[in-house]
Amino acid sequence: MCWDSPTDRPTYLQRQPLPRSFFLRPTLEVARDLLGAWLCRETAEGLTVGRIVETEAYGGPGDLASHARAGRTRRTTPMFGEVGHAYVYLVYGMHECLNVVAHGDGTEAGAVLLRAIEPLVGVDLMRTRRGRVTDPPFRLASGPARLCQAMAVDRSFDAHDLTTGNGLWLAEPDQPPEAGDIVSGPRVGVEYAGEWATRPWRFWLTGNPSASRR
DNA sequence: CGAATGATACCCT
DNA sequence: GGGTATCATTCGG
Repeated sequence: MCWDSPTDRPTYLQRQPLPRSFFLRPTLEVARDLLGAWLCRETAEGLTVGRIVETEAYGGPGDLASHARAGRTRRTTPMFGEVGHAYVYLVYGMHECLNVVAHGDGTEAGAVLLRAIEPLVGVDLMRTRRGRVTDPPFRLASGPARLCQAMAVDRSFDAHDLTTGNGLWLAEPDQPPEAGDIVSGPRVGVEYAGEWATRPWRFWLTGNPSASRR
């Protein structure tokens, strides 16, 4: 399914945002269960929606690959805050990355990095935002920084509540992926973290062209 | 393969 | 307070 007409918008507005309780679970479970869910963004320019196909779980201060390893700082405050909110940061001086705060009751911090979505709605708007008018859809939001650019997510969404359906939110999949289609492996770009870098805390839908390579 | 580009964390005075 | 190594990436050569 793929819609691009504004008249299809009510289809999406009927869909309930994922509730707070979805994110109040172990970070690894949330990272896995976010596969197939829809990331929705509404601006004056129009609606863009993508199906999540790749995620990574990041834990609290004990996880040496996590920004939370330094404890609660100005930057990582959202990771220690209420689950279901966004954690958006700047990396390499020019790229934004979007996380969803998620961890079990009583745990200190944790978040799920959204690494790739498969565009469903607003493909041309994503192309415009990316400045790559000829890109095939599967490439438009494959990679955490491309995803943010295609969905017009920047640091102004840091700590944004993703459960309200306002501007930027997550919605249930129309059909959850089958367990056999979910694969896990080491997280990307965290080699500095030693043994923590080898843990299979990255999840993706096998064979999905929007899921990043490696 | 390496440049781009700036916030952050951490060490030092 | 100030200097600086590092970085959950992307793109073009």
